[in-house]
Amino acid sequence: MSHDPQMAARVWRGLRTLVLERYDRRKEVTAALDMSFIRAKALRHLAAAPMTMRQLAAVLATDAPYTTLVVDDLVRRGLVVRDVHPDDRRQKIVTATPEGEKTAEIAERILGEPPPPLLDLDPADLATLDRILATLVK
Amino acid sequence: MSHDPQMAARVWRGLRTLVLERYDRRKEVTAALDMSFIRAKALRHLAAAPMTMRQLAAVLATDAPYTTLVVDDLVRRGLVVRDVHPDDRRQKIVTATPEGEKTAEIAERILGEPPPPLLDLDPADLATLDRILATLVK
DNA sequence: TGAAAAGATTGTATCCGTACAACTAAGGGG
DNA sequence: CCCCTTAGTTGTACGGATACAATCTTTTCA
Repeated sequence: MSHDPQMAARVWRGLRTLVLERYDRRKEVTAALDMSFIRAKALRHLAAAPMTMRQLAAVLATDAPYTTLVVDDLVRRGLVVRDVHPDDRRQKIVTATPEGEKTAEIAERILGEPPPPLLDLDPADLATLDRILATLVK
Repeated sequence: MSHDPQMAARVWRGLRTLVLERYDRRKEVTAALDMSFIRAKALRHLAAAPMTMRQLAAVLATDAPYTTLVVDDLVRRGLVVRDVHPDDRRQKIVTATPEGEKTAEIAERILGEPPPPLLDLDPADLATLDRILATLVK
């Protein structure tokens, strides 16, 4: 069976509409945490796993100098701490504090809350979506 | 049958990963059009349908003054024109020029290109996705 | 007709983010 | 040991975006 390129395009458009237009919670997060979205993103990643500055810069897709500013701000807020890497004194390991973990969780809850139509979806369809998505994001 | 909230959350996370992390083409668009993403977004909407400044501001989720700057820039590039509304001389109708339509189409092609895993998807699953998405974005 | 409201523009201030240059400290290899 | 590389920081400059005040024209309506 061959593909219907129009169908693939329509599906992609639907996915983008859902995520980017209908249920984009960025502003909610910045309002709830009172920080820019990139700071919240940094905090979420750091809460998931401690990281060096270099790794964090890669995750944020920004350069090292700006990463320093972001982490400076998070440290000032008491949400993360910077420690020297035990095996390489050049590197700093950034770790979320308990307070930082709590804050990151607030962001996760806002961003991760499934939109109403997804919650109202027919359970069989939801399971199907789950299966298909597993292959798509694999 | 009752819902599995974990499944809904997992599906939502998958959707976000796909659209926001794996196949975000914003930078491609800004590079191809040599303009900020919000300008490209304005141009795409204007190419789809002429609009007043007020309507465009709403679409862009920005305020009227900044919308003026964005449209000024698009006019300067010859991609849109501003005309007085025939029924209300206070309003301006912004319309894409033929050149603007061509440029918008480039952006649409970049953003609308379905990601590889979607093109490689089993046709039956693609059709299922199409059906489910139609209910989700309805 | 005169006051109030709406649409758009101009101007200003500020923050966010990107990009670079320059520098310090530490590690690695000849 | 010296040179080169790497990690991180500091500083600067600039464009992008948000927010707000003020102004002008046009429309609406009492």
